[in-house]
Amino acid sequence: MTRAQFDRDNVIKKSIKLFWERGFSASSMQQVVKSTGLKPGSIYLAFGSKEGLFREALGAYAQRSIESIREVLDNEKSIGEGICKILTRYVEESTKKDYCSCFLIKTQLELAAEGNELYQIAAAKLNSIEDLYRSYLEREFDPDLSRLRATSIMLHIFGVRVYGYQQGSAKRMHEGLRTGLPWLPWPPLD
Amino acid sequence: MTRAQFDRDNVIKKSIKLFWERGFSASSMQQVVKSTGLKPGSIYLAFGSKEGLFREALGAYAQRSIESIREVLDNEKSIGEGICKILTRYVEESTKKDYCSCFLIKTQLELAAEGNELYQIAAAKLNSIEDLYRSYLEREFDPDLSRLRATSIMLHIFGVRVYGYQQGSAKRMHEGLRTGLPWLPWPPLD
DNA sequence: AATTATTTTGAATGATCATTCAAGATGTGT
DNA sequence: ACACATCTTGAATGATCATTCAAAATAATT
Repeated sequence: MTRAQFDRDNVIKKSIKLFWERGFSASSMQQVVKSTGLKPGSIYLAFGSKEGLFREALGAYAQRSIESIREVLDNEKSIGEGICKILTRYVEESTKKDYCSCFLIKTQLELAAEGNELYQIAAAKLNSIEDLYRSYLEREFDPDLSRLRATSIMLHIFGVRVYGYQQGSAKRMHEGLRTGLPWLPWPPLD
Repeated sequence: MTRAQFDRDNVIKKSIKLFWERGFSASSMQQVVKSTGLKPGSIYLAFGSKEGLFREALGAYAQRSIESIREVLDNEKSIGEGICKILTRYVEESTKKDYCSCFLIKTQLELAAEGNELYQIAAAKLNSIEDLYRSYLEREFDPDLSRLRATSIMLHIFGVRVYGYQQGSAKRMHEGLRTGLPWLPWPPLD
């Protein structure tokens, strides 16, 4: 180690924001240079390519997401209540002005056709999130039911991540989630 | 009218395929030229821009989708059975080798951040599809329940369109749909 | 047949793309 | 203080991008 390198965490944070918002193809390295403050040479020395930087950003996002799920599920009174909290949070996120769905989902949809490695990563991470829900559910339900319900949860999460773009959709989503996941301990809607 | 123009329908069909698979940003006009057989000048005279061509392709796709939904719902014995058939078809589509979700959803996710007009179109069309389901449901259920169930259906459609990328997901989706939409007259799973 | 209107052609344009690399700067080891 | 390893710089590179337009071709009209 020679000189204090650039703040890698911050660069990844900025890259997540850019790539998440605009996607892989529509984000230019020029924009990366601008938003991270790094010069092209530094980026390429550190990450190898645009794809390399994207991969690291995507990985960091996935880790952050998984940790955030664990954090909620570990601290709520029951798994069901934790899941309600997470889903409710996702609905609320969608009401924000700069809402942009889920980075993993967007990457999967954008890059699936090219059989891109980044698509494989996104798909694998989403799969591991389903596994996470399943393993938590197994603390309260039998394995078969847990697997089934984990799938149903994922269908609803994906649904919310897309439906969230519809204007004024929050209220309908809250109701729709209660309709499709009636076995969860939902707090009453006011 | 002077000379018989190029086959517009066929050009749109080819453009739908390209844009649907690869998205707006990752599709180049060079690829459009190659896949449609048209030269740049003809494309620009007829559609004005890449965005113009994309808009027409997206519109044609949306119309086709809506017609296909109507066709099923009009011919099945009940609305519920029609919806089951449509959802089952979406699951089966996802098992095809060149599966690429839904053109409207992909467009919405790709172009939302830029506030692009194409995003507005995609969002509006998806909204009109929900309205279509709601209006059909109102033939069999009261308005409030119809609205609620239309939302729940859309959540599941969006879910299926994303979840479909997961390997071996068809079976789980069939089960997950029955879990989340238990009020539909599902045929038994074998 | 001649004229006019429209469509097609495809090379050319300038912008922007991801990436490179020689030169300079900064830190560590001696 | 000197040498060495590493990092940063940013202009340059060649490829590819969307788009244009003058010229040629084709059809309708006179």
